[in-house]
Amino acid sequence: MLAAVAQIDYRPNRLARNLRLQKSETIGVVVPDIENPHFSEMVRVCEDSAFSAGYRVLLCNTDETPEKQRAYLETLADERVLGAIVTPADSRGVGLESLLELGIPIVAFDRVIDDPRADAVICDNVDSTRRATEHLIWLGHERIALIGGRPDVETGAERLEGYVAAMRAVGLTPFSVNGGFRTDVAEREVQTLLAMPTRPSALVVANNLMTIGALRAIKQTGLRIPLDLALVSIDDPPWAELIDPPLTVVAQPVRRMAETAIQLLLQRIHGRLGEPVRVVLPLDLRVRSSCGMRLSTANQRRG
Amino acid sequence: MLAAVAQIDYRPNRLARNLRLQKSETIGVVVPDIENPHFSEMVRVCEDSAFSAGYRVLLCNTDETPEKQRAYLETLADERVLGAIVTPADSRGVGLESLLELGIPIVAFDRVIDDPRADAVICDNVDSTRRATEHLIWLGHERIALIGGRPDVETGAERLEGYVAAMRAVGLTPFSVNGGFRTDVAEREVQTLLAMPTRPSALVVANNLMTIGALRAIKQTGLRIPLDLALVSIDDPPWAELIDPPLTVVAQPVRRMAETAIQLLLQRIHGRLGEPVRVVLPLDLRVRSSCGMRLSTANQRRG
DNA sequence: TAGCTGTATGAAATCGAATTCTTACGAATC
DNA sequence: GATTCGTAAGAATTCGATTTCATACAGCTA
Repeated sequence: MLAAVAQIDYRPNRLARNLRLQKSETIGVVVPDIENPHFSEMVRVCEDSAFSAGYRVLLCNTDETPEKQRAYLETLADERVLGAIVTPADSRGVGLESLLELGIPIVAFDRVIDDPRADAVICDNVDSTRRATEHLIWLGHERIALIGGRPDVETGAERLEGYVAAMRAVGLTPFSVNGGFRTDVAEREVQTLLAMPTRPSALVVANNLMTIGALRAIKQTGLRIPLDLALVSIDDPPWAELIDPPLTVVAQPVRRMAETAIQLLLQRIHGRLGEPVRVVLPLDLRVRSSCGMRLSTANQRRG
Repeated sequence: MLAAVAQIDYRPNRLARNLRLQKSETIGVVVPDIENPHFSEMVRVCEDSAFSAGYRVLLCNTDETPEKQRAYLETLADERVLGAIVTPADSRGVGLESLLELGIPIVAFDRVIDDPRADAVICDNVDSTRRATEHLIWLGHERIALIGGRPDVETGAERLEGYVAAMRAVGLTPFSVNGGFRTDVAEREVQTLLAMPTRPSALVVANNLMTIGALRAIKQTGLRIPLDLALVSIDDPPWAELIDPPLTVVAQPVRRMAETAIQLLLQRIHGRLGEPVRVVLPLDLRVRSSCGMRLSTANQRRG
């Protein structure tokens, strides 16, 4: 009998199976922007583990808009996915209920979700900009500006917070602009910033997309890094060490974060795991050359 | 009646619908590597159009392996997707039959498929390296090496062909290595290449991933671009103009290619369109600074 | 009013695998 | 030999939207 089945290479109809079981062996991956290397790496890792586990990946790109997020989350609920990994586009987590109500497990990535039922894998965003800023302060900089992300999403708010904390801690006045986590916006903001009479001597840029924008703007002004302007970027894309000078960055362990997230999800799907967990992974300051040497001792603030 | 439906916010069970209709409103996107900016941009465009059309995207990453490709294509067939856009990992298009037999439309992206039923959107790969090589020849280079892709896939073979053609056309001896379209392989190959007694004076690198590898290797040797070594890359990732010197590249119109592909697919799904089409889009040589000035007239080959 | 067309409403069949329910038969026990 | 237990094979039900089929009723004409 089984032999006969094998011979006529019978393929069970997955659509019928899905209906009967009220589930599809699919996991949803919801990200703001798949073109951002941060997320394409994350998606890559998820896809790999999902494939190994015999599942498929439904890719959901929210463009950072709550509407698209809601639409996608409802779709995932309709499709009865086994679970979802989501980087929420808004702080409230619009649309998450649709999944939660059906008992579909969710793992938050990068940004936490305001729901006790969801797991989360994040890194210490406050610490990221704090360390970047402290590094610049240690090098002797005082006019340090932050090119921040959207302050209405957690990552943006926390990175702002870390920067402000580091500045205040040594009595410096924080000055930040909102680059919206976008290349084009950051480019414009940095243009105006560098045109100011007392332009900053150092920039902390809150993600890799905005770093591209900042570098473009800097290139236009003719300022040299690190001679005229120091720069620290959050995120360590592949090209960060190839450009001249190689960028000093605070790297997030994206691969480990993604691996953790997908493993958590798979375990939840299989019913293991009890209380929801929140995993916080450590950041890594990688000093390369975009901040130059320590400024003269006269300007130094602390040793 | 409709009002009542609206009130109790009834959501039809999509799984039942799928079974009855023997289709799921999903399109498959099959790429070798979502981390490659070339493909993440492509996927982004597909996702966008699919979402607008009310469809979902099933992401399939083949890692350039025919086995994974076959597995994914069979999965797509099982899921009864409406259509698929695929960049085949092998020249034969392993697994494509599963979809074709079911009458599911396929659009080939980047590389053509050996089946008269599939549409294709490509650019002239032979021309890409030919133009890159001709540019270097025009600048006076003679020892030009190609860091090629996998010669067993179409893109790789054609880019090799274009390079060889350009070299032969002016009586130069082609010399190419196989970088496998991968960063790490290209890095190793370029390391050994530059350690050779008569190292090349110029490099044509067949995609952006290998360019990263090449740049790393070059950086290690301490050679300066373009003074000691000229470089032209196929592909124009966002960072190409940010590095120092900004890279001279032959850009593929990825966005337009992807838009064309997804529009073709959507039209096929809706039954419009007759004979399969093959769209070939033009390339764009973007001269920046990684090839330097024209060498002295003594070395020039033609004006 | 009988006969016809057309819409409308409700009942029934369909999609195909998974699951539950029946029935049957063999083995074991008394 | 009769009863019981266990397994097994087979039939029937389920999932829920879609589609088909059948019946019914209203409106119209002869």
